Amino acid sequence: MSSQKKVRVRFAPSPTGGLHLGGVRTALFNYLFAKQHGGDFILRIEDTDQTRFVAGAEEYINECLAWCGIIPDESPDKPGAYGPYRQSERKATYRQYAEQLVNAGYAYYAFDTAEELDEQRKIHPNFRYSHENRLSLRNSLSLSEEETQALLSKDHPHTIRIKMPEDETIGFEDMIRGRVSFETKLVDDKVLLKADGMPTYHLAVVVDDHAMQISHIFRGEEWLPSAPVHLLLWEYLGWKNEMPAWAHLPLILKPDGNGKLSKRDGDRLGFPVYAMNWMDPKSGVLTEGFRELGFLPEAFVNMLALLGWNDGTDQELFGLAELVAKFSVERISKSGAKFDYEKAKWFNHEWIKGMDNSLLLPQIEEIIRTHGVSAIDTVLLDTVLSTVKERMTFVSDFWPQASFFFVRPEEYDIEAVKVKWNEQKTAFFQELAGEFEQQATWSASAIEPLFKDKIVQSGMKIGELMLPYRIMLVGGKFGPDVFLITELLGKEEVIARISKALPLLK
RNA sequence: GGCCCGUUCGUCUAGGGGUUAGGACGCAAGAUUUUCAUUCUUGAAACAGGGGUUCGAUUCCCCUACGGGCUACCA
Repeated sequence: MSSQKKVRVRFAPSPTGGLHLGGVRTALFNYLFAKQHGGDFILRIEDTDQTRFVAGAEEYINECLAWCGIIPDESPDKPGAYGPYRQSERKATYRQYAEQLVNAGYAYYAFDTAEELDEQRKIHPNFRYSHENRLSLRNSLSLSEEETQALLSKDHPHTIRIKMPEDETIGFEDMIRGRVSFETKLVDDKVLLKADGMPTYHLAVVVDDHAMQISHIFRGEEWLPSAPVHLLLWEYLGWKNEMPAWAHLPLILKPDGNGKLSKRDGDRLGFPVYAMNWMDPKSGVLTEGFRELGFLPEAFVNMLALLGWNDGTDQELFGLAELVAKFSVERISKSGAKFDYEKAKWFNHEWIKGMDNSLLLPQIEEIIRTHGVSAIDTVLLDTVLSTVKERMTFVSDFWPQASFFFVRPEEYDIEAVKVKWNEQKTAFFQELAGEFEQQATWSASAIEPLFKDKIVQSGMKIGELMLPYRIMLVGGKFGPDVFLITELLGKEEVIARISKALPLLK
C-alpha cells in the first residue's frame, strides 16, 4: 500500500504548553523513520481555537526540535506543496468534509446542547452517544427532514457526529502491536464538527493527513482507542486505499507509582520533564528544562530513543545519525517505560566524557563568564576541561568541579586539617613557598618529588601534608591530582595561595 | 463500569520450546586514586499466578490477577 508511496511523516504538537519527554520522543521516532526511508518529516501545528493557544509556543517547539537536531523538512515556516501546516489556517475545508459525510449517510447533525448531554450523563452514568440511543436524541436521524432543515435554517447550534456502524469489527495492522481490532457497537458517535464550526481532532487529523499525503503515523498509545473513528473516516471520505500505516508508541510513565508522566512528577521528584525551560504564561511559573539543566542534546535524544527502543545488541550510546541508520519499528517495545532520571544522568555523563572539547567549550566559557571571570586563558581552559570532564554529569558541573582553576578559594575546609595542625607544618609550608620561588621547571613531574622529598626530610608523613596542601589550593577535599593542579595554576598563583591560606590554618 | 493495550532483576531491557535467563542504570563490597569524583573487579537482584499444548515451557494458547490508556462539542 504505502511501499511505493514516498514516506512522509508528521509531528503535530499542540502549542498549549512545553514540549515534554513524550512529545519529543514522538517527534524523534517520526523523524528517525522518515530519515531512514529518505522521506520527509513535517511539523504540523495543532493550534485549534479551542486549545488555549499560548503565544510563543510555536517558536518554542521549533527551538526544542532544533536543539535536538530534529529539523523539519516542511513546517509553517518552510511550507511544502501540501501546506499550510497550521491547523488554524486550514479551517475552511473541515466543514465541507463533515457535510460530505452527512450527505453520504456516514454522519449526522446533532442538535443536543452540551447541557442536555450533561443532563443525560447524570441520569445514565455510562451515557454514550451511540447507535443505542441516537434515535431518542435530537438529531437529523431522529428528526424528520423538515424539522432538521428548519433547525438548520434557523442556525440552531449543532454538531456533526459520526454515525458508527451498529455491528462491525474494524481492525488494522499496527506497526508495533500487530492486529488491533474494535467492535463498532462499543464505540460512540464522536463529534466531528463542533457547534462553533471547528473540527475536533478526529476530523482534523484525517483531513490534514490526507491533504498532506502522510504515509506513516507515529503517535502515542493514548490515541489507540480513537483509531476506529479515524479508520472509518479514511474509509468514509473515500480515501481508504491512501490510508497511512499506523504505529502507536508506548507511553512514558512516572518513575514511581503509576500513570503517565506529567509535569507535576518532575516538580515532585526533582527532575525536568520539558526539553527546554518552559514558563507557564498563566501562572508565570518557570519549569527548568533538560537543556538549561546542563543536558547535552545528544544525550537527551539518546536517552529518549532508548526508552522503548533498542537495536538488539548491548550498545546503548547512539548518535542521531546512527539512530537514523539503525532504527527499526519492529524493535519498539509494546509496553510503557518508566522514566529513570538516574539513567538519564548516566547518558549525559557518558556523552560529556566522549564529547570533543571544542564542542563543549562555548557553553563552558559562558558558565565561567557568568561567574565573573572575563579573561579566559583558552589553552588552560582546554586542559582543565580535559581533566575535569570525566567528573561532570552536567555541563553545569564544570564550575563546582573546576572553579579553583580560575578564582582563588574563598572558603577553606579548615576543619579537615585544623585539629592536627602544628607549628612544624606552618614552617614546612613557609619553606616550601620559598623553594617554589626558586623552582625553575614548573611541572607536576618536577614538583611532586620536590614536595615529597621535603616531607621525608622533615620527618613527617606524606599523608599529613597532602591534604592541607590540597585545601590551600582548592579549598576542600576534592579535585584532580594535586600536582597537576599545581602545574596548571602556575608558580606565582600557587605561592600566593599558600600565603593566603596559611594564616587561616594556624 | 465498558473497551483497548500491556506484564523478564527496583528501573530500562536482551533472549526465546531444552540458557549458569545476558547487558545497562541504581545499590553493595573490594581495588586504584595519600582528597573527592572517575575508572576497574566482584556481588545481590527477574520470567505475575493458574490451567492447557509438549518428552520438556519463562518462551505457544486460554483464563485470572495486576498495570496503563481511553471513555469531552481536549488534544
